[in-house]
Order: sequence, then C-alpha cells, then structure tokens
Amino acid sequence: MKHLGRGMKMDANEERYLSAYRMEDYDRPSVTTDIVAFTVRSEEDESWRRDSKDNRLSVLLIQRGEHPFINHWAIPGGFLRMDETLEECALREIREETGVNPVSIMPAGTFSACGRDPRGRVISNAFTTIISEESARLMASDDAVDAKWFDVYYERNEAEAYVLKLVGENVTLEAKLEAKGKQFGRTVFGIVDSGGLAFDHAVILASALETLRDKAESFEVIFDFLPEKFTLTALQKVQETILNVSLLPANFRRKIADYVVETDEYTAGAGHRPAKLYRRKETERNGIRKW
Amino acid sequence: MKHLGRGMKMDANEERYLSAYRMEDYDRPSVTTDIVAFTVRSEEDESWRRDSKDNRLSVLLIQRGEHPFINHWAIPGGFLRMDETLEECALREIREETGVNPVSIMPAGTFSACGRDPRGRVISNAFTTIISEESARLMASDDAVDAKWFDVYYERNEAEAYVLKLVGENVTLEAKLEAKGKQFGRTVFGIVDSGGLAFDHAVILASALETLRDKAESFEVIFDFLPEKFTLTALQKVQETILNVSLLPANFRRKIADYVVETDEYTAGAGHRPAKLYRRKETERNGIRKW
DNA sequence: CAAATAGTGTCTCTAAGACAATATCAC
DNA sequence: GTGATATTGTCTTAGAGACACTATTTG
Repeated sequence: MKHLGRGMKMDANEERYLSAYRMEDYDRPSVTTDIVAFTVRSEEDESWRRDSKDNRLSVLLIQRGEHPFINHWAIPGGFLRMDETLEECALREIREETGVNPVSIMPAGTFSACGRDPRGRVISNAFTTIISEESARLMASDDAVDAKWFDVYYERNEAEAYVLKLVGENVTLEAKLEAKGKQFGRTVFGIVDSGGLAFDHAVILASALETLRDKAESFEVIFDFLPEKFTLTALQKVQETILNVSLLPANFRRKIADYVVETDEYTAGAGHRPAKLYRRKETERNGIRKW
Repeated sequence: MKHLGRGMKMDANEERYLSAYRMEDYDRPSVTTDIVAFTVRSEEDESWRRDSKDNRLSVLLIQRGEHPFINHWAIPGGFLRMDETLEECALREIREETGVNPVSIMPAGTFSACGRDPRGRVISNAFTTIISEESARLMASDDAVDAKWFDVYYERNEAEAYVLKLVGENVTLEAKLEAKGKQFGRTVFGIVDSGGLAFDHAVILASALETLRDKAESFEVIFDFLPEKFTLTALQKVQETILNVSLLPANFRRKIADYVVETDEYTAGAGHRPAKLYRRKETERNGIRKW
C-alpha cells in the first residue's frame, strides 16, 4: 500500500490499527461518474460557395437498457471501480459506452441528494467533456454504439425558470428547471419536470451546460471542438454556438490573438478568399493535461 | 422512497428489480468531506489612532487524535452519513469539530487518488468555507475545541514549485507542492513534501486556497469574512490579504460600488474621519443561499 | 466582374490603474 | 492645528464593441 505525503514512518501502533480497520463496518454510498459529452455539429449543407452556416451544440445521451429508469434517456456514466480515480472512471465510461477518447474532461459538480437514485444512496460526480466534430461523426456512424446526439436548446423564461430542450433524431425531450439560487457563480438547479430524463440528469445537464458556457467564454474549451488546425472563423462559430451570441469578426480576432499561432497552411477551393489555418498556442495558463 | 424527476410511475418490473437490488453486492469506496475553513485576522495592535494594520489569512486545522496519521495536523472533515448530502456533511463536521456555523460553503474539488488513505479507498469531497473574524475569535477562546488557526503564507518559487507555510502558535508546518499542470483554470497539485500534514491534505489546502483567491478576486467571498455592516476600508483589506496585493482606495471603491449599499451609520472614536458603514447588496448574481 | 468569405483599421466607450486633492474626526 | 484615515475627482491607458473598408479566391 502506498501512502501519499507521509512525513513519518508508520509505527507499530498504526500497523495494528490499520490491520484491524474494516471499511465494511461502516455505511458507504455508491459512487458514480456521469460524463456530459458535448460537440458542435455544423450543418451538412454543402452547397457551393457557402460554408456551413448554422452550428448546433449537441449532447450525448444513451437510452437505458436496464432498471431503474429503463428506456429513459440518460447521461453516460457508471460506478467507480476500486482501482481508478474519478477522472479515470469518467474516461473509461465514455470510452466504453461510445468508443470515443475525449481530449480532456472537467469537473461539473457533485450530486448527492438522498433520493436521487431509487437503488439507494448514490453520489454522482459529474464531468463535462468535449468531443470534436470528427470524432462525433465517426461515433454516430458506428451502429454498435447506442448513444445518440441530441441538439441542445437552452432557454430562460421570465421567472427563474429554465427550459432545456433536447432534440434527437426521433425524440425530443423537454426538461423544466428552476434556479434555487446562485452559490459562488454556480446556479443550483431544481427539477420541475424531468422531461423523461433518468434520475436527476436534467439538473446535471443544466449544470454541465453552465460550466461549458463559462469555460467557452474565456476560451478555455473552444479549441477541443475542432481539429488541431482550424480557421479563426470556425473557432468563432464554435464560441457563438455555445454562448448563443453573435460576434463581430474583427473583435473576436483581436481577443483570440493571444491564444493561437499561425501556421503556413490555408484552406482552398471554397469559392472565396482562403483562410489561414491556426493552431492553439500553449500558454502558461493552459498547461494542457491529457488524462 | 422518494424519486426525483420521474416522468413515469414505477412499474411492477422495476419494483421487482429494486427489491432484488443490493448495494452491498458491489464494491464501494468510503466518502468523506474535508472543510477548509479560512478567516482573516487583524493584528491586535490597538494603539491609538492606528487601525489594525496587518491582516493575516488563517486556516483551521485539527491535530488528529486517532490513527492513521495520529498527532498529525489535518483539515477538519469526516465520513458521509447515509441521510445527508455532501454539503450537509461538510457543515455538520465543521460544526461538530469547531462549534462554528459557517455562512456558506463552496466546493473545492474532489480527491480520489487510490493511495490517499491507508485505511482503503476513500474519496474526499473538499469544501472551502469562510469564518468571520468574530466567530473565529469566539472559537479560539473556547478550550473545548482542539482546532487551531494557522496563518497561511503561500509562495511560488521559480520552478513550478509552491511552498505552503502554515504558522500556528507553537508549530510551523511547511509543505512543498508541485504544479502538475493546469486543467481548466485549476492547478493540479502534487505533493513534494507534506510538511507533516495528514493524508494528501497539503494538496487539498493548496486547491482550496486557489479557489478562495479566484472567488475573492471577483468579490464573491470577501463579504463573509466581515460582520453584516462594514467599512469599505475593512473590505479592501480583506481582499488585499487574500490576494496578497496592495490596492488604491479610489479604485477599489469604484469597483466595489455595485456590490454594496450604504447605511446611515458611521464608525466613531477612531481619532480620524469616521467611515460610513456599508452592507452587502443582494444582486441577481448572488442569490445568497445559506445552507 | 460578382459573390462570398477573410482579414484590417479605427472610432468610441467603458473600466481599471495612478495620483492628486479634499474632508472630518480625536486629541 | 496635527496626525491619521475617509472619500472624491480626474488623467491616462487598455480593451471591448461597432462599423467601414480592403483582400483574395472561384466561377
């Protein structure tokens, strides 16, 4: 057994204590991770001289094949194994259920309300991850995977109420949420209508979406949606899609300038002026850590 | 049993499944919360015409009375009970161990490395909380409580290395940390030398401190350190202490203006111009939620 | 050349930092 | 008045948003 951060050798008393200690003597909850995977998909409208115009933010859901909430749509996830960290668990689950290897994951909150799982006490650690459009397309064409992408429409109507609309190929889910308050920049959501989502997954989705928007605003996540080399216009569209805003190219370019590096390459054959391809700049602020 | 977010009645199959389901059949980790409590203490230098000059940021530690890490200093915390959320657990533990009822708590990360607790697999959910100077003084004078305040000195030397110095009444702990990388605005710390702190608590402390600084910069937490009514100078000193910077009063006042409301009251008897007392303004951004 | 997108220059406005000046108390 | 802190005014600078303009490709 490895001990982190010991400044001292273990003494005989401690040895004795530890060999007598039995975790099974105490109540323990189950622990899961849930991984909210986002992608930005561009319209497949390939008419000449017209780039993909409308991008859509999409989230990955799976239809549960087992009790509880059988046949309901749910966020991918699963139980923590005893030999992995929460981050490793999240990555394993998303790989197992979708075949996709995400670039990175970020924590999106812990959910520990007592009644959230009918099987008993289950603590969920939520993560948000980004899947590039390429990977998402590959995944979608793989029939072995029963996960589906749902377009996300997020609306806030007057009175503190949020509507989260998830549009799949043949299904539309519409969850209603309320804002119970703000705690240190994070909204605390409550479910008004789960809209058919399993467990408290409507709340987890809303929280993950809020995390994503925060990080997209500060350019922390928009790069992961695109290939290694990209045009600034594509990057701008990703941010616009996530934040649901419209930006002026001149201003976007000024703001993003410190985060990207030029390459020598250009796009071609699009019927208009070619665009220079850029690459993400590795700054001190983002020592990129792939899990 | 209460089910959150069901759009459907439970059917007979599900009933059957659930009554057959036994959590005990699966491996589960233990789950704890650790609560990093901060306060800002002013110098007790009460010389005439001189307000308290140097404020110090302090953190609450307890000396462990039990194995493992007996006699080591540790962050207050404990195991999750089956009838409480993580937030409730955090508040219960800090109350039990210090008698203090914090205004609010904020999540500061989850720690799930496999070797972090010699007793077995233990997942820690860290929280950061603020204790007002008044409460901290009351607590410190209560002999029943074995928790002690340590002044925090945080230093980053050249090469990615951080030194966390904790100065108590008779003890000084000095932990050394390395930055393994940045992940979405949060540093991932590793222990180089635990400096005598229990478990991986040096890492948790460093993470909590980083969370605190982030939130202090955006005025999200500085109010909790002070009584309901406060002078702007006191507020400024709190921020300066946490961020370890020096600010110009004029600029601080302009920035803080939107977050505070005047009262009719003034300080008096200080040997200089009285200061107006202010109160925190409740904005849309901070629907304050006391747990 | 026309259509379409890529990319630049610059004006305005706001907010932050620096710094100077004024205000008001206890003694 | 003196010493100390409170509070206000304003100059300068950096960055964001708006908008007009130029550039380069394919057909």
